[in-house]
Amino acid sequence: MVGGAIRPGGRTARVRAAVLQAAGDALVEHGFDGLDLADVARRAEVGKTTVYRRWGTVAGLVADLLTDMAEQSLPRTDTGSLIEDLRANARLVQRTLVDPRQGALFRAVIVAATCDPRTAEALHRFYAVRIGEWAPCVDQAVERGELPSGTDAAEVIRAVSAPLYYRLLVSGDPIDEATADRAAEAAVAAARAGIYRMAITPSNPDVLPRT
Amino acid sequence: MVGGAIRPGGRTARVRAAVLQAAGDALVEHGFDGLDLADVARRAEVGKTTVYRRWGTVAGLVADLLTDMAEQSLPRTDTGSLIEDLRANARLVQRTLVDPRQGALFRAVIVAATCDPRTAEALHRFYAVRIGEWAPCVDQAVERGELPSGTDAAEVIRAVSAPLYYRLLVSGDPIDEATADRAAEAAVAAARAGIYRMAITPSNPDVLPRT
DNA sequence: CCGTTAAAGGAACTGCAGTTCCGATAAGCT
DNA sequence: AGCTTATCGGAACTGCAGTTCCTTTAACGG
Repeated sequence: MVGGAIRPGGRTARVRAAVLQAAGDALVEHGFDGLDLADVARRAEVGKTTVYRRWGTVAGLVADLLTDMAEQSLPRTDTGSLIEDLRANARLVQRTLVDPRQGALFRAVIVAATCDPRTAEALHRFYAVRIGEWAPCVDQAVERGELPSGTDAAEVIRAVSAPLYYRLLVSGDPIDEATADRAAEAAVAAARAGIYRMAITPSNPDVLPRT
Repeated sequence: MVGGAIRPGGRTARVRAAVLQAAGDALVEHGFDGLDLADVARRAEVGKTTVYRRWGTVAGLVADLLTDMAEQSLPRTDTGSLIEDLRANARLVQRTLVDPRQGALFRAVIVAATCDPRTAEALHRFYAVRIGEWAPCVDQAVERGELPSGTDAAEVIRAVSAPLYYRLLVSGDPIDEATADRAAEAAVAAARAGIYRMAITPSNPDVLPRT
């Protein structure tokens, strides 16, 4: 028996790359709601049947685009100072959201996630990975004694990003560098005050009680 | 010459109310992307021509729904304690976002805003009003000496909501009461630390310099 | 009350996103 | 190189969201 195996080789990969590139371009230009798969196919110089067959819906295409974006995320900084690291993270997020192409892409991806469960799943994994990548700088700060023990590292990282995404999606206020710096400083101030300490559980016996 | 005036009376108002109610129901059931204006018309027992004529697009309808929602916002609490007030605010937002109907509505409205400039305008006004409504409790805390002078009240209120919306739209983490309380406590801790003090400007001569 | 006309309603029409069908191309194996 | 078949591509088709056109209803002014 010959064949029967999947074929990730040359053509298939080339088509996927071209389509994802074209999908990004189209998303930036028309937004999530104005996305036409036939238009994406035309840009990618690919048959529209192919796009419909492999990705099916706009949300499905965006979900794949997201897994592609996840693979090329930047490494975190490690300056040895909590505030420096968090400021670097905040400014990275700020620059990403303000960038015309990247910002539009993130908006589109977040919108797509609210319309399709599988895209939502991909989005949440994406952010779980990113948060997990930056969490160590908080843990190191705890070890250095800069923060109270038991501080929830992921929660601190989330606190840095939250004000920026809030402005992008909800309030519409400008997202400048000062906003980013304030977000980082606020997260440090709250963490120092012990706001992000986790509850004492059997699996975390080393956590000290709150004052 | 008789007539020529607009007619906001009986029928028109009744149609608007029925359509907005139906639009809310449909949004909760199918989400923003799955919204069909003909379906809304059927639910409202109104001709679909009417819906298309008066609102035109899904985004336009959502924008009108938003101005309707803005008129029935709850008044803020005033306990005389900053942390109490902010916790009340955070829990109000938390309950709203977790509520199946309200949560879905807010998600849909935010999504619609990313697709249409006029809806975005309406959304930003909506939040500007809400933030302005809660800002006084921060100003009062400044007057009582609980917070440094020059603290940006709106920024503190935004800081309370941001982590909740971040979870709703971006990370997908659960939004429980503990999250709400933490958001309020973090905002207070950062404000106490002077993170939200505004820059000194000619229009704000009373602001003290940062330490 | 009654006339005027703003606004609603019904039904047929249209354009285009999404589907179906089948022939063409090239990846992978021997 | 040659065979098999996964995958791609073109073109015609279909369903339905959104439009058009004209008729009917009921606010508002006198």
